[in-house]
Amino acid sequence: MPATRADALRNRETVLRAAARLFAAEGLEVSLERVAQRAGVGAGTVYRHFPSKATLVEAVFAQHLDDLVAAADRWAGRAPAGDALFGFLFEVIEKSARGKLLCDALVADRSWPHATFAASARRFGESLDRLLHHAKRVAAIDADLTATDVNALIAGCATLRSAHPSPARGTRLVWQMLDGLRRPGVTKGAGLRDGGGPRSCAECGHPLRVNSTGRPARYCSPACRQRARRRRLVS
Amino acid sequence: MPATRADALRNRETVLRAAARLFAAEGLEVSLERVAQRAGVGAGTVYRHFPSKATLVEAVFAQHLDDLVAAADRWAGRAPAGDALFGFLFEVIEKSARGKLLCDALVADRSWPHATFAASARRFGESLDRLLHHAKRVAAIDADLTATDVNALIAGCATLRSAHPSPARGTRLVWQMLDGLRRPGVTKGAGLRDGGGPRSCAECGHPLRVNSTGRPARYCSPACRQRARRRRLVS
Amino acid sequence: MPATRADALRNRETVLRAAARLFAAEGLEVSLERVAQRAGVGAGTVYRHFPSKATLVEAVFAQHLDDLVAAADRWAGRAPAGDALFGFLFEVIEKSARGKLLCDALVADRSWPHATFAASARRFGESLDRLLHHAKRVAAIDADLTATDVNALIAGCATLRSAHPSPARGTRLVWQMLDGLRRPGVTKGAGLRDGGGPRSCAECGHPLRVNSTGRPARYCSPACRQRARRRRLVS
Amino acid sequence: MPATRADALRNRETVLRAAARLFAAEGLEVSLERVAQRAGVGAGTVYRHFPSKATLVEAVFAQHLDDLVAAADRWAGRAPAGDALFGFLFEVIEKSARGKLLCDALVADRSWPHATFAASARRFGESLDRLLHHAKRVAAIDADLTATDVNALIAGCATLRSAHPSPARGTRLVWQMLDGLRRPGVTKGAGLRDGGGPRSCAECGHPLRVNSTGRPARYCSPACRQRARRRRLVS
DNA sequence: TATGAATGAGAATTCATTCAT
DNA sequence: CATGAATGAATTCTCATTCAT
Repeated sequence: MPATRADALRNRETVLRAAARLFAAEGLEVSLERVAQRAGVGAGTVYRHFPSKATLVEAVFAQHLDDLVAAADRWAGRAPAGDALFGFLFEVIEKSARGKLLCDALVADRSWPHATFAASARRFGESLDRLLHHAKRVAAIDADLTATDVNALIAGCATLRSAHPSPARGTRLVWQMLDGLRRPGVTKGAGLRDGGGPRSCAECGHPLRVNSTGRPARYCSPACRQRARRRRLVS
Repeated sequence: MPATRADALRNRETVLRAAARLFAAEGLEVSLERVAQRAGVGAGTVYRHFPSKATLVEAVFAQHLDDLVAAADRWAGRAPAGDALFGFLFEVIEKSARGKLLCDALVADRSWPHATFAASARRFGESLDRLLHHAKRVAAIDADLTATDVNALIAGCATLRSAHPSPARGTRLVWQMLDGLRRPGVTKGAGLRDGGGPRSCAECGHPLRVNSTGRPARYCSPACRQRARRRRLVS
Repeated sequence: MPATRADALRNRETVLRAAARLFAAEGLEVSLERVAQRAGVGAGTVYRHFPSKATLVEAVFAQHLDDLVAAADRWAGRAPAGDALFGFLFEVIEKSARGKLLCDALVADRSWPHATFAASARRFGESLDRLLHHAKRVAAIDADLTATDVNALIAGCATLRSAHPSPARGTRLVWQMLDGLRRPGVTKGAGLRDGGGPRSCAECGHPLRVNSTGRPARYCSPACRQRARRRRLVS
Repeated sequence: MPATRADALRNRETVLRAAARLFAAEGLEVSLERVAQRAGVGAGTVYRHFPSKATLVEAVFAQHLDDLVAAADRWAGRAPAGDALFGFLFEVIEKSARGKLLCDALVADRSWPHATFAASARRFGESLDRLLHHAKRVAAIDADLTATDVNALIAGCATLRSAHPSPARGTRLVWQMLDGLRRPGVTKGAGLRDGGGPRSCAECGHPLRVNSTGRPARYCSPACRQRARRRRLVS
């Protein structure tokens, strides 16, 4: 088991990566022949690792969810809890928007009977629940917002993001949408937009790093500052 | 030839309807054989009217856009202008969410070179622009919201709507998202939610019919009233 | 329905014949591509008429059984009843031995759930039962011989027949085997072998036509007479 | 090299046994991967011992023939010679019927060019010839029955045996068939069935052990006695 | 003109065989 | 030497498109 496994595992990873890229770029209907070609292996090798196309799709979805779980854990410790949740949501959306088919991974919970995927989906659900729980404790969001809601929201925002021809503008709209979730009197009022100075980029809405000294930043990056300037000149 | 043309037109319509239903229900990959069967005609007849599958898909998309244009014209006259826009958006989203593939019609502007579709897409864009223009005049939405933005928004909201297992809850979330578009101090404050009594269903957010007499309605339907009551009892 | 059907039916027959020949000659594992080539049609055409390979195999089996039913009906009227049965068995065996896979058609009764085959198998069973019934009435065979027994016997004799490198010798052995079925005191004793002159070919065992006048024939054909002569010369 | 050879030989045997079982149970089309799995070795090991699938099939066939040769030698000494032949035939048929593909081993003489198989086939032919020779000397069978005939007979009877849904009934029919081979006036009359008490089971036809004392047995086993009783009660 | 049969390129999948570890 | 991963040709089946009736 230890000897050849290194090789095989490397191959498995290669195939998985190739499949993820092709699925994201061209949809689930790409032929496995092309996946194999892109991965630089024979068709049989793909089937050795993934006994059917459904298995491969499942593995790609599971991999995506696992990435998201890792992201959730990274955000989990941050404070305030509301910002942790929204930062996580934003990252999920950006990652899922790359290939809109990956949203299906979030939505299709029940219909996937396979073990690998189910485990990943469960883990993702738990991570999300934890973030939601904390956000509710600080009243950053409505108490009745469920993980199911958030899954649908992510799918919707990812679609919006990828449907918009301008990535920056799409991102901006996504933030505006997500703002609709915040508890009116609490986070939204005091938080990212209105009072106390903006804590999110005025151009793309991305959360800003808070500097304790100096003048608070208005934009998350020079790129956004430039874009805003162009916009002002045009109008 | 006028005699046969009536026949042929009827056939064309039949095929188009069958295709629209099947595409919405099962996706664009249904075979033309099944479309023909569902329409009750032979495969050859489908090809007589739509020389390729792409043409048929295009026609279905165009038809969908034309329906939306009709809806836009229906809402165009309503006042206030903000409500007209949001009512229209809601209708579009609901219609597009039935078969999520129809969102593609809104998004795929550039890649469809065919004349029929392009014309429908242009008409849809014009109708949307008109509604946006009026809404901006009464400051219901930000001045920098473009038709492109709205197209992406519709796609996103339709996805959210169809991704949520509960239609009512999905609709609710969509309204919450759309609210994020309203100009803070203006429509949102005075309009659908806070002061002056609700003009949208307190449960699902759907716009309410305004009755000039009697006590203003809180819910759009008995179903929503019941749902709200259940929610109160639970909490 | 009447117009194109002639063509399609002809094609169906062509495919069926080609499949029957190839299956008999090379076994069930011939590819459908080759069947199509042999029939002179495209692969898709085979699938239009027989939606899966199993269906095609079934159709070939059913066709074989139907041929056998026709043979049974031809023999049914003959007298004496014992000769009718044995003549039929001989014909079945000869026909089934051409491609030994066709024996499976007789044996696989229960495992084939498809309607076409089941109907043919039932018809074959009924024809066989009728012949058995009459043969038992004249005590040509044991009363406890069932149709199931006979099916297995046919399969066995057909295998024997096709396994023997010499067709004539194989046929001879088959007759010897079948003779084992005859009721000792009745048909066998008085009939084909010992007393009263042979009623079956002394070389290959095939039943002889009975001529009411002239010297009774010893061989069924000049070929057999010649073979017997050669055998005498050798020994 | 003697050290490793023991290992290798054991592996060869393991693979051969696994292949024999799988071929008998599921046919020659089982994949070599499954053979390897069943044998508990890697696919490469199978190929080390049997350079191609045909070689493996040949080895299984040869092994089967060698088993039969051993059986023939066991029967060879028995008297009377006729019973030795028929006892041997019965054993061969039972063994070959377990997996009907093994009959092919008997029939496919000419088409197998490989040395191993050819040697086994020759040995089998010689053993069979010896039994036939002795049986002819006591006039138990016709003088013109050849080894080729017997090969075909075995194949036929094995097919009959395995084609019959009831093993007992199939065995019975096989004995009835084999009886057709006996020289009328000699063995059959005096031998297994009619005079002097039966020397074969009255139910299944299996040869009975001859006890020099006590009442001669009518059935080969309690199972057959019970079956016969049931049959009597029914009729 | 409508029909539905025919076509054949391509997709998923299997498996005998080879080869790197 | 054993292992089991890699290979790729072959097989079953589908479907967009064409064409005879």
